Formats: sequence, C-alpha cells, structure tokens
Amino acid sequence: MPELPEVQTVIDDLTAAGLPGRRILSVDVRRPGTVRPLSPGGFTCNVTGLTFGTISRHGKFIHFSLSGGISILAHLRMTGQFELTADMEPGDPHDRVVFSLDDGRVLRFHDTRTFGRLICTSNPDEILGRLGPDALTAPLTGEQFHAMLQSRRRQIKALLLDQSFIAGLGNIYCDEALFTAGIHPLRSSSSIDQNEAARLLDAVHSVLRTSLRNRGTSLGDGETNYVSGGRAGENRSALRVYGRRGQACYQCSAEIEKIYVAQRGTHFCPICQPFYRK
DNA sequence: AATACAGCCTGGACGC
DNA sequence: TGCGTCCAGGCTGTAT
Repeated sequence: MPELPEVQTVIDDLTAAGLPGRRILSVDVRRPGTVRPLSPGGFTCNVTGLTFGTISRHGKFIHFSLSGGISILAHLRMTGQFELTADMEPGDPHDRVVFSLDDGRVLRFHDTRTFGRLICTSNPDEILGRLGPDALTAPLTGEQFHAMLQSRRRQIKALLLDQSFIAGLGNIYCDEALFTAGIHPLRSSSSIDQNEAARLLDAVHSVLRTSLRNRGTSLGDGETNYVSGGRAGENRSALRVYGRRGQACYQCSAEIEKIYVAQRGTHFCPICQPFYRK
C-alpha cells in the first residue's frame, strides 16, 4: 500500500530513469475515471506535446511539473504503479493511462483496483493546499506537534491517518510509529503530553526514514503488491507490529493484538502501548 | 466546525 | 474443482 516512503521511491526511480526532460507524444486513457474530473479527450489534449519537468511530492501526492505551467497530480491510492519501459509490451488489462514519450519509451500508470487518480491542473495548490504538513519534510518541532494534537479531540490513530492533519502516513506507518512511541492507538490526541508528542514525532520520522532506505514496504499480495522500478520494497522485515497479530512482541514477548480503529485494522502491543500513561 | 462512516474496487485467501 | 464470502485500505461524499 503506497504511503509516503513508497511514493518517494517511485519519484526517485522515475527521476533516475530520466523522465524529466521527456516530451509526451501521445496519451492513451484506457479508463476514463482515472483522469477525472477531465474527460479522456480533455486530459489528452491538455498534456500532449508538453515536457516533463521536476517530480516532487506532498504527502502521498506525486506532483509532475510539466512545461506550460501544467501539472499532473498523481495519487496511487491502493494499487497504483508507474512503469517506465522501453516499449509497449503486450497490453496489460490494468494499464489505465499510457504516455508515449519522445525517446521511444512508454510511461504506464497501472492500477488494479482503479482507485488511483491522475489530475491535470494549472493550479496544484488548490489540491495540495488542503493537506497538512508533510510527515517527513515539514520543519515541525515537538512543541508545535504537541499544540496540533492538543487542538483536536480524536483517537490518535484516526488523527494520524487524516491527511489534512499530517500528510503522508497510512495504515502501516501509523501503527509502526505508535508502537515505536509506546502510545496506544485509541488514546485521545488531547491526552498526549509534550514528551509523548515529541516521541511520536521522532517515531514518525524514524519509521519513514527506515522504510525509505528500504525502498518501501511490499506485502507480497501478488497482483496488488507495491512495486517501483520493477522491484518490490524491502521494508517488511523492519515492521514491528503491522501484520503481526498473535505473534510475540519483539520488545516484551506479549502477543500483538489487532483491533479496528477508524475502520482500519490496527496492530499494537498491549504491554508496550498501555492505554493509561505509566 | 469537527467528527464518523459507507462506499468505491478487485485479487487473493479461505471454507465447503 | 469451483463457487461464495470476506478482507485489504486511501479517500470522498454525506450524515450527525
């Protein structure tokens, strides 16, 4: 499931592969919903002939800057993948949008579950502006983060998943960060003290940095598995609670539990993450 | 205003 | 073997 480290890995791979500087010769939109709110014809018309510039990120959005002041904001959601290949291989039924480039290569947006989106816009801030500070790159102090948590009354896990609060965390890294910080996922955000807030912010950073070094987390789900640059991520072995229900906690040997918070499977250690502060 | 939650979608795991 | 059922989850729209 692409979260911040997976999205950054995709950007790094596309940049290293030389996408910036390539001109779009033609576009084949195979699933109209992927380019909403534009029509396939509108999307194609807007980007054909333009050249890719820098590729950046805010939260889980990939921001492709194109020539002419046009942007494509891409969101991978659950199963979106970009592949840059030498030429068009036999049609894959899950390729949703295919860009033909001026060096003979093809950029394909592949998305099994079709939740992903490619949004063409001349005003990317209209969308990116709704996001909270980036979970990895925002210059946020522990004190500021504590104030942010104090201003809300919500289960901490649900709040960390809210992209308008902080952008880039998904289900896996929320669970991992809360474990690292020793905070129970059902705690109210307003109950978290300054030391805990600082610990949580550090945990968010360290969990994301570790995963980024490992090219993200792939879970081995076959067709829906996360892949970038033809490679799966290698962070799975670094996960300490996610997907480990019933297994022994690496810190205290208690059984990892799984509950549901904000309709998301949530993994935690009942001993290392007590509901009441010690 | 802030919070809660159904629905979107499909491959894979599971039980019979 | 093959069918049916359930699960995974990021985000939007709607309800409270």
